[in-house]
Amino acid sequence: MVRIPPAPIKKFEDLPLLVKNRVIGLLSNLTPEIRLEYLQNDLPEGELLEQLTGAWLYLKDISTISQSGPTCGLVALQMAMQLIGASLVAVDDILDKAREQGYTKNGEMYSTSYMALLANDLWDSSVVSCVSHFPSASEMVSHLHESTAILIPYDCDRNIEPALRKGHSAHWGIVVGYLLVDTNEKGICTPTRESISQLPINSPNLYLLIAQGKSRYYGLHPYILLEKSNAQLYEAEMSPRKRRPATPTTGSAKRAKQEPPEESDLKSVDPNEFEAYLKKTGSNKYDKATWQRPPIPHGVLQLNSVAIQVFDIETYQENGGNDSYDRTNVKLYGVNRESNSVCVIVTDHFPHFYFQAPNGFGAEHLEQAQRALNNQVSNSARRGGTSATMSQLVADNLIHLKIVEGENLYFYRGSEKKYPFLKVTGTASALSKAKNELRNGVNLMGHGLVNVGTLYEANIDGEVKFMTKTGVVGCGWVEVPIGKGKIVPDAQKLTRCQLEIRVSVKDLIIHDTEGEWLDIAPIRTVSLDIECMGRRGVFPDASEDSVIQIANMVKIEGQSEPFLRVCFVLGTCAPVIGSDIVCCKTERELLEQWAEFIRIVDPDILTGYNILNFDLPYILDRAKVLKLPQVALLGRQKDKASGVRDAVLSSKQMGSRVNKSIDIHGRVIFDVLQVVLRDYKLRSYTLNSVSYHFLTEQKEDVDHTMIPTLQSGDDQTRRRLAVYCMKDAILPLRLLDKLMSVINYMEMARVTGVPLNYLLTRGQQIKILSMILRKCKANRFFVPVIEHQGNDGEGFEGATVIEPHRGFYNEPIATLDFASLYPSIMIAHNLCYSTLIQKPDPTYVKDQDYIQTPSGQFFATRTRRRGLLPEILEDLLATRKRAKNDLKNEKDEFRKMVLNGRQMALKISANSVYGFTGATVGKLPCLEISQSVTAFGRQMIDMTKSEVEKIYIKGARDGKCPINAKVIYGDTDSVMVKFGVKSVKEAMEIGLDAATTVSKIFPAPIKLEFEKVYYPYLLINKKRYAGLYFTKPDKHDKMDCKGLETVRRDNCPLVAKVLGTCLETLLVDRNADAALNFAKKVISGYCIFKNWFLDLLCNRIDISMLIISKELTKAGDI
DNA sequence: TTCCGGTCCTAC
DNA sequence: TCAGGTAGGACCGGAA
Ligand SMILES: Nc1ccn([C@H]2C[C@H](O)[C@@H](COP(=O)(O)OP(=O)(O)OP(=O)(O)O)O2)c(=O)n1
Repeated sequence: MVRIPPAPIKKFEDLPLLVKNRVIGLLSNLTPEIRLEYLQNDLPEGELLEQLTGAWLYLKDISTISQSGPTCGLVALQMAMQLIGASLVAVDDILDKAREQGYTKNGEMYSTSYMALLANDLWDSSVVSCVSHFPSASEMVSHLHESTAILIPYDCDRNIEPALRKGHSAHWGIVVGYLLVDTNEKGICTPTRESISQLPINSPNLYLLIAQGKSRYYGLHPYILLEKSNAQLYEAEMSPRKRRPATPTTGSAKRAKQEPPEESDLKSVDPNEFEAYLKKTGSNKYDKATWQRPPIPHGVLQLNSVAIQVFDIETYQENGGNDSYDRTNVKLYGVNRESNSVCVIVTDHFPHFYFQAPNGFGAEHLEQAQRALNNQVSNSARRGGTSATMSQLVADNLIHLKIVEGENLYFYRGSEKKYPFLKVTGTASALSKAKNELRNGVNLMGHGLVNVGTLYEANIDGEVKFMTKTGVVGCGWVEVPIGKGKIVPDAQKLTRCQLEIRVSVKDLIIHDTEGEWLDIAPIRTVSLDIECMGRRGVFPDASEDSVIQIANMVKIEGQSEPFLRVCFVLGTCAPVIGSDIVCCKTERELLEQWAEFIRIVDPDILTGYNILNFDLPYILDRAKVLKLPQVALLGRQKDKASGVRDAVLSSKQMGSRVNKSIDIHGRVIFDVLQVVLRDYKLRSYTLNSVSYHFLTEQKEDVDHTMIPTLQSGDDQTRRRLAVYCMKDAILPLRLLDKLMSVINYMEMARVTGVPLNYLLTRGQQIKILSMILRKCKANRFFVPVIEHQGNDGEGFEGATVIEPHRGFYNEPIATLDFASLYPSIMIAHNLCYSTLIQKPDPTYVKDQDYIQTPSGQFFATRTRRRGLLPEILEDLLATRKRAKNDLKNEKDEFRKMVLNGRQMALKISANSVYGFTGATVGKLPCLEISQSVTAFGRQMIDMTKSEVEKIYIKGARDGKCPINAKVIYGDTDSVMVKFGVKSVKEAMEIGLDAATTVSKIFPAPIKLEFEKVYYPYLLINKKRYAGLYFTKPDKHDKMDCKGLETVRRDNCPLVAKVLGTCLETLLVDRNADAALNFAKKVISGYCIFKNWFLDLLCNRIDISMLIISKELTKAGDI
């Protein structure tokens, strides 16, 4: 039984010391008189409100300080938070404005800015629940329902001198109580006794009112509707137009009598009561038909072809039965334009690998070779111990050999001549045996064992192999034309897809991703969140703690809101408008019903927050504990249960990360946490802080300890829990939408060719490899299996960082920067595996046919042979160019951020082509290439520096250069130049000139670009600097900090904040003394930071500003 | 006290 | 089986 907290009956002085101190602390930058008055003098309005509500806080006559209104509001919010146990933060808009206008004025922080910053930081992890904005009070009132708190404009300035009031029409204030708003003749809303009594709802839960009006700085704020933390927020949000029907008063009376359930009762539901409840309330009246996908159109493959966008790919062994051999088929799971789920089974794809034909091998040896290999393979199969007959073994392990022409990808051999290779085809198991046999030697030509040396493409994933050979790309479209393929009747289907088609690879049309095939199919995404019983202080353990709720949101890609909300609840649960609530008698029923729901809804993408490592494994573990095999049948493959494995992905880019790996065949697990972890560097990755960061919306967290209480309460408390649970299920959808993750990932999948799920479960290598394999296929190259050379000593030399001339530059510093340096080097110099020359031999390469790189390697020029890597890079750079163009045309700041992430991801993929060649633990290491790239890079930055310093000497360029230009710093591909000019405009002109001039000494497409001007520029050390960033002459875009504590996440926020403020003072105000003083003051405690700093330490209110967190990558001894 | 290697995170 | 690269600063703790 949950006790709804009563409206607090407290005067300020009766508040807990903590609250009092905090409020005093927060107010301490107001003048002492004001503070005194505020604390001591009751005002008529205050009395009125006190009578009504108990506690009140009225801030009078504080207009003498700037931004007093919002300041009061924040204080009020802070108090509100304490009083109602809720966390309310309404600072975002103030904060935004503060950011817009700058935090400081004459070196001093605006009180508002300070308050907003402070509040933001202190409450970073708190709950914000700003539900809706309303243009008018009356409209807002029409949306009120129980447990709603309101922000209304409340004129707090009426008693102050008109002169003082000038510019301040109202301030924020707070009333703890419930009130109705009224609009007076001046259009100012004031709560009155009458209006209060007329409040159209009768709710004991409504007890917060915060007033806010016009401020001369921030204009008129809209009414903001807030809810306290245990309010039924979700409903208001889901269906703002609908009023909740009045709850019968008998309910609460009955509930009050009910005894709190015993601990042992927590998990079980009384079956009789449950049935009675269902009967009485008519619950569980949802319609499963609404969960289904749309029906398949008539005339499939007769009237219409079937085109699907492919989301998941899987190879599998199909037992051919007695009369046939096993085969490897490929399932392409996808969705057509009608939103049907379709599985296209490609039945005649055979995995294969190659080896170079031994010397003298000809077509006449094929039969002997094939026989010898097949013998050895089936012998080895028999040694493996099996009950199968010999003939069956032979059939199952049939190997086929074929002579094909091609060339090892590595090295240029002087011509385009192709060499004979043997292509080995067979089932996956036969192939792996064949690989072993070939390594040991096979009597291929009838005169003894032949060792064939390197195998080619023998270590490539079946899925990637299929895709690269056929040209299918991740998230690309394939089509089965009319009259081709065979529809599998329902009874014989292997999958739960609506449509299953078996087709030969030669009948499958693979569309290039262009035109109409750029579209995105109407895919279904289910976002889910579970709640578990849990015990105090113990993390839920699947072997003990039951799953009590599973909330699901179903959305179709492209639509903004979910069309289906289904929550599975253990026990009875009051209805939630707009949602299907499925009350379940037992946990078993809950889990099985949910699994069935997933099978009916048949989503293509499963999402949620940390579902990969928590929710899904928990459900599956729980199913195991309870012995519910049906629950594990979540995938589309009928006979395959979903299982959980531990998978560790370690890379230098992302460190070592232990993840679970769950196979839900045919569905992609698109965990938002994984997306955010990969794409954004944040200080905290909780759903709460991520939502706040991107959506300025927070999750409604139920205290974990509350969950069992809510669960073991009644249908109303479980309803409340369901509402929270659903909120947690919808936030991931919102995040995906806002961050455009699905779209961006699809683009990446299409460009690199890998399946969607690889982008979240694997690294950069597979993308590059996929692109290389595609180019190899087109150019008849074979990728050799490189034996992993156990740490072959040294790595290779990287880039140059020019020794910085440290100092503070109170003059414009121009920055020149090569566009995509390493990719352009590789393109310009045609660096590739296939152009690398081991040792130039005059018999096949003339001097003009190759170059020697600064690191001493030789590569054929493009006139002899175009490298594959340069082609890949051109594709990637072209895509990036489009992304950058979209970025340039975008106006919205948030979308800009997202698009920037997109172009950055493409840039990293392009740079990873170089990284791939340097990855010694990779599939295709080639340090010759990576070494040459960095060597060219080093040469180029040196040339750029000397060129700039040579050309732009005093008096050069028609006297535009006042002094000898000096390169004061540079890193890898950039130089920071001091031209000695006075204005940003001049620096830009010379910078632009230098960029075009210096570019000319480098071969295309290498291009030096003028990027920006820093003015002023503070150069602290290598990779550590700050400056005001100018891209247009008149105003700086931002303050740019590189490598400094402000951008590092391994120190506490206090350090970052103080340093940030110092730098701003230094760079924007150019006031070194003030910056220094500020720092000193912070340290000695004599500035506006003092109060909260002391407060922080003395009262231990919130130590979030002092928390240092770092990742632990190496597991030490515990 | 200085040096060095390990760790973390960042700039390219 | 999987895993893009190198350079480098700040900080810490232990050895010299
Ligand atoms: N994650 C990264 C970033 C950079 N580099 C290397 C390759 C880049 O070509 C070079 C320069 O890095 P920049 O950050 O300046 O990026 P680019 O020059 O590639 O792109 P652009 O300057 O066009 O944004 O450093 C890299 O290997 N990996």
